[in-house]
Amino acid sequence: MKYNFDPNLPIYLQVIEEIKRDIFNERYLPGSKIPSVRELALQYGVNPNTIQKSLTELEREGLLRSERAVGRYVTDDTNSINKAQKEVSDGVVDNFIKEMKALGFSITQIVSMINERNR
Amino acid sequence: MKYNFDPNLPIYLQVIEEIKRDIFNERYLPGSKIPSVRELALQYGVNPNTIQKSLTELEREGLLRSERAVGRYVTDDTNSINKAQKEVSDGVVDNFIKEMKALGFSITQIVSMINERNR
Amino acid sequence: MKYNFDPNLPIYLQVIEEIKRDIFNERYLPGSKIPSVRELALQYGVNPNTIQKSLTELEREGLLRSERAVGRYVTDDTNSINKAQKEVSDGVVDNFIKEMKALGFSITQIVSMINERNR
Amino acid sequence: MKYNFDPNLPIYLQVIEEIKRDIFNERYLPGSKIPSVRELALQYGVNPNTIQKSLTELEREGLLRSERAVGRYVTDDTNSINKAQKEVSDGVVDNFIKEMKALGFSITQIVSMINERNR
DNA sequence: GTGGTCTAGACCACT
DNA sequence: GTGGTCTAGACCACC
Repeated sequence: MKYNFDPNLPIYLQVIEEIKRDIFNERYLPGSKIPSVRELALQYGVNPNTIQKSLTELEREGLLRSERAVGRYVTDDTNSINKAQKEVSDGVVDNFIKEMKALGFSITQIVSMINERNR
Repeated sequence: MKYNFDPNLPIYLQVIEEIKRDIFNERYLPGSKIPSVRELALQYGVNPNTIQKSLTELEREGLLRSERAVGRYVTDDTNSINKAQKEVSDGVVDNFIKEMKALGFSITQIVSMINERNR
Repeated sequence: MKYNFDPNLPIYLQVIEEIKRDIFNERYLPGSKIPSVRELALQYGVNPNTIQKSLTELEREGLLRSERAVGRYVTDDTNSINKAQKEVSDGVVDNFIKEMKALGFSITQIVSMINERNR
Repeated sequence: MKYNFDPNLPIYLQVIEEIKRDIFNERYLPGSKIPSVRELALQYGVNPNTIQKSLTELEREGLLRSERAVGRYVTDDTNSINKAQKEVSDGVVDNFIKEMKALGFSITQIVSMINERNR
């Protein structure tokens, strides 16, 4: 899996989204330890400082918790994970609908386009 | 109508999308004249050069046509308009589905979320 | 026959070239009368002033001669016509060879390209 | 090497042609780095924005590729280079033949004129 | 240092 | 007044 970052958006934000997806998708399980800053930096091909910034933000949002000199862990509060997931997906859906309406499509048309894509 | 541009994306790209929407939505009708570079610059609160760049791109995409010292017109080839609209909306839908799947949602879940939003 | 003028070049110069071609091609015969300024203006879809400017220049070059209140005539000095034709065509050829050499082609290649075009 | 631009044609177009020639002539080799926007601006005695415009166009034509904060490179796809060269030279040849025919010359005459020039 | 974007302001030819 | 071109100068993120 390669990481091609959109050069128009700050990389640290894109890393945040990536890690959130990993948590929501349970590639990182609740309560489990995530890779070190150095490892993540290698994985993403990004400066460790950038990873640092992303993780700090995720901590602030309550999805991660760090233990000094030990490592970083995904929160075991599945409730806040779900809440965060809902928040993100709601934002994505809202934004999508807004965009499609701006392009002149109705909800019905949008749904049928999505179903078509599924075939 | 105010235009709050996303500071993370080039303004000229956002103007392009805005004008495309205006064409797809038939706020600018096929074959009709669009406002001058200077007017659009005022409307969007942006430098005329920036508008120029956007319009040049739209011209290259075949959605606009310019007549020297006269003005710019929306193409009257509704076929290209529809094609362009399809291209844009397909991109938006694809991207949306990719994002939602990355967040762990199935097509069925996505559709139901959209329908909920409709109420 | 339509006249699509290159918007990047002064129209009067393009009219000059057009009329020169008509003379060299003997569509306007040596010593014959050419259409009036008004007629030419209609033919070319151009302002009479523009035609005026072109004809004055052609007079200066000795290809035309004007008789007050009568009309304009092609010179009957076929010698100067031939000389002018040679001058123009030499310029065209020189320019062409210069361009092609700048593109990395040898004379031999150029000649073969022209012969190919002839088939 | 001085650059005297034809005042009748946009500078950015002339720069495009100039750089194309440099690519076709292998003064800029496939895959190699070309001078920076600022350097080229100095070379040509032109504003960096003008160079930017030219390079953007060349990028869109697939002859150049740009890497953010690194530099611009000639494509290493020699195929596209050859295709572009053919396109340009075909245009030049076509135009030349059209002009010469308009001046009353046959292909045979044209070829002999070119061969004369070679001596 | 690099490419990329943007502003401000100017001039041109054409209508 | 219109589109088009150009300059000068600035700022940004990335390396």
